[in-house]
Amino acid sequence: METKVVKSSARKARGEERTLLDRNNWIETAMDVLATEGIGGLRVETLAKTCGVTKGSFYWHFKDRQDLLLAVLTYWRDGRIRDIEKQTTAPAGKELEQLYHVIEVYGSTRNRKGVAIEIAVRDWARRDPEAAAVIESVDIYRLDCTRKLFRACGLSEDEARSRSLLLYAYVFGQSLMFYQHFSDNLTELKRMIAERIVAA
Amino acid sequence: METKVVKSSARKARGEERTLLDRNNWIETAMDVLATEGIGGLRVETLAKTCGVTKGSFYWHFKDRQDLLLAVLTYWRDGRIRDIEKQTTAPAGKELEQLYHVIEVYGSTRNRKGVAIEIAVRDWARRDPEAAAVIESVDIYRLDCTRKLFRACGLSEDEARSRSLLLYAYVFGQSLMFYQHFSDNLTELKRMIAERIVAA
DNA sequence: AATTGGCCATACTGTGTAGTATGGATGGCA
DNA sequence: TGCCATCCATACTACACAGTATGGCCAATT
Repeated sequence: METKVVKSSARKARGEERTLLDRNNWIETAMDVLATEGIGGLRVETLAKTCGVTKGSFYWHFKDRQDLLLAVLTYWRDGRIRDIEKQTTAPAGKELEQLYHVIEVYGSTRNRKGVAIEIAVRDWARRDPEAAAVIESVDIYRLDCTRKLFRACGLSEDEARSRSLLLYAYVFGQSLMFYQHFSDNLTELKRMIAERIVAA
Repeated sequence: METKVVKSSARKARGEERTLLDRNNWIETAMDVLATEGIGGLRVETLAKTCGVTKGSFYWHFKDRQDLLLAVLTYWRDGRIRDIEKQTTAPAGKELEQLYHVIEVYGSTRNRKGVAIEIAVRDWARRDPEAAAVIESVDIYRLDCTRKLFRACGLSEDEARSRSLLLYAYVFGQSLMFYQHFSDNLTELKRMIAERIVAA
């Protein structure tokens, strides 16, 4: 999976290296742009500039802009599935702590990029049925994983489902709001909320 | 607040009426576009076409595009403040029902436009500090209104604050997710969630 | 009837962007 | 060494859009 490195005569004179790109390189750069600029900022030429090449390269790897967007979408989906799998697997008896962990992961500031992408992707899906379908599959998977955790904690099927939906709706909605000055002790606030969501 | 009606010779021939627009007409049309297309779809020329005029009219009423956007923002804020005021005022003893009502209003499908605008405005605010400031003022106001309701229900200050944040984060996050096929009885699910948020 | 001010149309410039066509550079391989 | 496939640059077209300049239409006023 290593990227080939090559030198053109012009760049060689300046001592620069020119990395040959594949679809994956493009997609990963696109993910960064998606996080900071949203789907609207994902432009072919600007992305090429970010990659250090021109769009001649882009149209070699992708049929058109839509081709990139769909690739970004499935890349995102695959990464999410893997991450959800990881975040919602708990040894027997540790399911409760795992649920707290899930809330904490999304609420934390160290996951800003991931949260930004979540929002960007959903904004995108409001006007693209293909994106909506992908997101639905991810959300259903997500909800089902935490549902199982709640079940393992002893909750009924309906309770587990409702808590699961509440959990994710909260973490996403919380990242959507501007409440920095609502309380001088937000940490304690969030702790109470998490408890309300997972505790019996 | 009535809009003047005028006839040009060309339109008169076709029997069409030409309504003279003011800033408010532009802003209200812009709100519709914002709900369906998001901030990115709010273009001067397309908006003018929707209004049935050309952009010559637009630049009479607005300095530039940013002028419109800020006007849309304050229009939205004022409307929100009025609506929040209305939705969170309850006669003594009815505070609990009022809280259920707030959740139901945002979760319902009949409020799709309002919810769409909420999301669009927040997507906008991620890249515009002015928008972020306005939204923060609205959110703080919102959170404080429901906080008072929770207080009236007998909750402690911290509890009231955490429930308040949980409530709004849930309703916004819920509108962000795609969970239509997570359960065959979503109504019951939402009822349980609402209970979890407001009940003691 | 003539003038004025409010509202809008038309025509223009400049920029950013998607997509295409084509050729050039590079490295592997016969 | 020469050829070929891969990967990218350059140069173009076409279009959407922001913003400006200017003139025209209409209503009200005098």
